[in-house]
Amino acid sequence: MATIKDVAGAAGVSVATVSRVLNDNGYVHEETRTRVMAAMEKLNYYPNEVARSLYKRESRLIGLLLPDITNPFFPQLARGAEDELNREGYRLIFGNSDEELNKELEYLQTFKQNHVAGIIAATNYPHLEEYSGIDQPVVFLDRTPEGAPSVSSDGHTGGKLAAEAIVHRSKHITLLKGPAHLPTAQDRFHGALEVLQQADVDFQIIETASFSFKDAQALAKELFAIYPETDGIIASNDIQAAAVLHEALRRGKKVPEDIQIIGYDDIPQSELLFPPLSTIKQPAYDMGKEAAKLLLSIIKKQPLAETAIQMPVMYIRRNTTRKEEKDA
Amino acid sequence: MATIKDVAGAAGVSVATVSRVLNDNGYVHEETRTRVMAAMEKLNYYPNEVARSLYKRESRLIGLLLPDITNPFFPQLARGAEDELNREGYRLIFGNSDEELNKELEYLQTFKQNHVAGIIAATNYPHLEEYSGIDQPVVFLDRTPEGAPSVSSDGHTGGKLAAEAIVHRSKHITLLKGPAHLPTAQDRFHGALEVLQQADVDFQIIETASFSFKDAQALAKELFAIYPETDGIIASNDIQAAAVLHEALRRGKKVPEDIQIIGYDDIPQSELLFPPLSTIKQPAYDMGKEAAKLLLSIIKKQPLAETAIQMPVMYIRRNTTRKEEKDA
DNA sequence: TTGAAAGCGATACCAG
DNA sequence: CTGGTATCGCTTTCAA
Repeated sequence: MATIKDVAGAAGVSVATVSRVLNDNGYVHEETRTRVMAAMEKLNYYPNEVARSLYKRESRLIGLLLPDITNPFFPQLARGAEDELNREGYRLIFGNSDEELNKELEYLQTFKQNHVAGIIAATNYPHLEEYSGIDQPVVFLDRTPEGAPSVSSDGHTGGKLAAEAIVHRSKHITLLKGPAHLPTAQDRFHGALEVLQQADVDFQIIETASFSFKDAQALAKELFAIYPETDGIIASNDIQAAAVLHEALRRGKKVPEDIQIIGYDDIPQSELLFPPLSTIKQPAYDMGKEAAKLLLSIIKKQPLAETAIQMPVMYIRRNTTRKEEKDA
Repeated sequence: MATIKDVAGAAGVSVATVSRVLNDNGYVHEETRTRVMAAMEKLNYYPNEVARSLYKRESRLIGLLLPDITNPFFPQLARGAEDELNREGYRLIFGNSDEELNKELEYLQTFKQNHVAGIIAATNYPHLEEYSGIDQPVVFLDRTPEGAPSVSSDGHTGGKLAAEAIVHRSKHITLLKGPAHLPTAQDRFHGALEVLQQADVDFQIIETASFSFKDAQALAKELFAIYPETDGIIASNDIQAAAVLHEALRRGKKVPEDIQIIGYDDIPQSELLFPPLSTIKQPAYDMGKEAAKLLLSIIKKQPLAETAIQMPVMYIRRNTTRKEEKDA
């Protein structure tokens, strides 16, 4: 692998000059420039990023920490971030935490040791001192610790929208309360709860331990066993909604005639369920993108208008909810 | 950020000694070791990976190139690779190519410039000279160029299994031929074709341009319009199968009574369709894992038993295929 | 058992 | 406009 020295030798100039043409700064005579370029071409030279990063004490890498890329909500966040970051020549060091503290800490450590230019983290532990005592800028995704730069979506409104979507046409509503340790899930929950409490409906709450399909399946069976009269279900994410939908159909219920179901997230697969799932859309791709933009401006030390970005959510009516009649 | 020099200073030794305790090699007196360790502790020191990589001309990073993490098949590959690699302390630089040559080349370039220890690539262009003229070891995933280390699954057998799963109980089979430029899709196709040709059934082939849900939706509509008598469909992946299933149900067909459908891949969402999708499982997570293992042994220059690993596929019977009667 | 010093491959300052 | 050189933080001889 050719180094800057080789190029310098081949072009009959000093490494300083090569560096100048490489970075296009400082003066360099047109003729020597072409000579250097020719040498680079001939030697098939490309600069060693590692050496560069060492000198600059900063790499062109960004750390991206996600709970689990296997959960369909996250790939979109990742793509949004990646696409935006690439435009500025940054690349991703990527890691899944599985929401385990020690994995998260290990990745943070990796990010620091590799002197990433910045970090985007979807974490349950934004208040870790490991985050505050960090040299690199951090943008939190899907979590909004006071004062820190973050991108999230409006879970409270989302929860309300979900409840409103079915509250007028269901009599016995079941509200699935997502994992207690996830603030985002709790925002949705409280939003929905607010609407249900103000409406004149019978409703019950079921606690759910996780977002996984396995757990959701068990939960769905339990749900119908305990509350057979349920005719409206507000799930805390789409996977859960799919499991419930599944179980409802298996029991011969008609959806949305007998029972309405609304999910949350709008993962790509929701459209592909049958019937297509009505849900609350979080703009995942755009959230990733915004997080990247925000991080980029912090890296470039640009003045920021807002540092806690909240993205809007949207009710996507598909076929697991009935068309709402004009409100009385 | 403390450097090795600071530690050396604090411990009253040379950087060489610190380096020795850091890497646990060479002789170092027990007492000085503890002194050094104490200093590291006190200064909250951690080694700079960038400097290390520069000297060693190799980082602890592995390049992972995937077509699109947004496609549910790939996150599992990624996780399999990540989990295995982490066990040895390697991390991932991750990139999506979107099957675009120039994006792929850019990522390859990034991998080289960052002196990754190795590369795992799910690519359509394994024969690029950029791959052969590369210093780092490369393992191809989901593609098997002659002679190069690779991990894939047995698409031909998979295709046969798919066809066999429905051939005896459907009379008018539609075989969806996946994207022509994807060898894996073509393997499946030919496997299935072989079975159909040998069986006494009426069948037709439909070309499909992509694996995307959008395209698959259009294709599904077309399919039923052109071949309304179809009672068995072999899709070239699960997304496609889902779209077809969707359309079948929309048209009031009963699945699997009126029409059998079989997918390919066994993405996590397949189980969550209604009815749950019968499909051919590719062990994606394990494929990622095997690719990582293979790469690791190449990096460590261990002798390899086999360099082109082929993983088995499996028929997963769920509810879009009918139980097969004992063959006559 | 330890330290001094020469790299690793770039960047940037200072002279000329 | 160009070159020499210190520097980034670490690893690894080579001597002592």
